[in-house]
Amino acid sequence: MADTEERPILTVDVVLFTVRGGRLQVALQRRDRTPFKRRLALIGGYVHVDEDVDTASTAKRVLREKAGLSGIFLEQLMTFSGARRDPRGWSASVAYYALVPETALAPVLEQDMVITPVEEVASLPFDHETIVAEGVKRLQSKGAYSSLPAFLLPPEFTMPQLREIYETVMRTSLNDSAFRRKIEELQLIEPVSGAFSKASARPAQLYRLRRAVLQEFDRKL
Amino acid sequence: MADTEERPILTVDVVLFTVRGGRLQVALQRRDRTPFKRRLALIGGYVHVDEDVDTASTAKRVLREKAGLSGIFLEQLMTFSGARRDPRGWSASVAYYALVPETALAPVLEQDMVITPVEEVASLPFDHETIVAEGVKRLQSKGAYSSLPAFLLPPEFTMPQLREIYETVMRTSLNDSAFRRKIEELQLIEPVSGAFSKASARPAQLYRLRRAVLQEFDRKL
DNA sequence: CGAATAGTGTCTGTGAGACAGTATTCT
DNA sequence: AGAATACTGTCTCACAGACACTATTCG
Repeated sequence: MADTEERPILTVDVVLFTVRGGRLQVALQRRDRTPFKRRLALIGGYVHVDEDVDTASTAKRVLREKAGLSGIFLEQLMTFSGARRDPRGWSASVAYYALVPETALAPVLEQDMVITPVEEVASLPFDHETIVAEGVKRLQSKGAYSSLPAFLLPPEFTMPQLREIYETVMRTSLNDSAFRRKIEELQLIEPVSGAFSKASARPAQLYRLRRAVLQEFDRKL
Repeated sequence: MADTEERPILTVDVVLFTVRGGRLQVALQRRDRTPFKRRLALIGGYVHVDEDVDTASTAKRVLREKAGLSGIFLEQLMTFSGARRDPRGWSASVAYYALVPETALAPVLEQDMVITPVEEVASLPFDHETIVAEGVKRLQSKGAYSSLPAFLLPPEFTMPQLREIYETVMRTSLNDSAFRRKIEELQLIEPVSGAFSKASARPAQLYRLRRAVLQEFDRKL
């Protein structure tokens, strides 16, 4: 092969999800460099071979440096690649998705970051719209069979809040008593003894996840 | 950044699955080049930016050139990356998995290719054992909720064959009448009129997939 | 007290597993 | 006829949805 054939560009992009006002939303950021400078796009960046041990590290670094976030749920989505997706040349982007509770996102919201409902995401550069769409698909299909949606909530939450976040992610309404029954049987959460939320008419028991990692189950919620 | 920092290496590796003798097996190939020359490893290769439009094309090309296979089921698994996984330097490998019926694999089996039961895969170079393990995990979890296992069968197959392939992939035994009922309700397959397999005591109706693409469902088989 | 939301108890229908029983072919 | 495998019918149990009912707080 000719020496003129360069290696492809390798980047990482993160679809950062949150739920606000009962709607699933994505964080977008104005690009600070060319190409597509000043356009809204996914949070992302180049892999730095000298400081990132793998692409997950790149994703964490980018979330920290560009969004001021750390310690949030992060998982690989898939890789998007091609000769045409980036004007700079043949490129591959390893996409990740991250979940953050609105309460944790609000303090770090800077002027260059925008939170948009997933249905309203439009005119993103590269193939970022495809990446968002795939992220939403993954979130929905995995959400029904795992504790994934719980990572969109603060560490302590009520049953109705948990049900609502599942409803938002899965785009359905869930039967309340059946939901409680299933959550109970799965032993996903534990009550925080003596802690109640007074956000609504009747105080609600606060719960927390029993395990901080993603739990998958074989029944649908 | 110093000019000495090169771009990462980008490769594609394919976990090629088949079922033979009631066991899930993986195709491995002796490497024809350094590093790990002559060692058994996954079928893979560099992304060729001048001829591959994306990494899926790379996977198809590699399957064609190195295994003589085309037109088989292929799907992206995930990307494995890191500074240490390849002695040549920081690298990322976009892994795919492919499914091929034993009948289609047999004719192209060359001397440098080996079919090994997944439980016996050992001492592979790079992180190829991890990749195989992830492929198996994906096959199992996706197999229970989709027509995926059917792509391990030839185009025409009997009900018992279909059940057996699901049992092999899912590592369980399935209730025969319940399986037929569910398959019937899902309208996944259609009988080939007048075609029967005479491989067993009583001839069995031959079926084919109604759609050539992967179907996902929300019930477990 | 009534509104609002949290939480519980019970009925019913659906669907899956179990398994008996029938069908078809071969030796 | 009997073995072997394909295929069907039916019973029962578990689970999920529906929904009525109770509990707790606030205005």
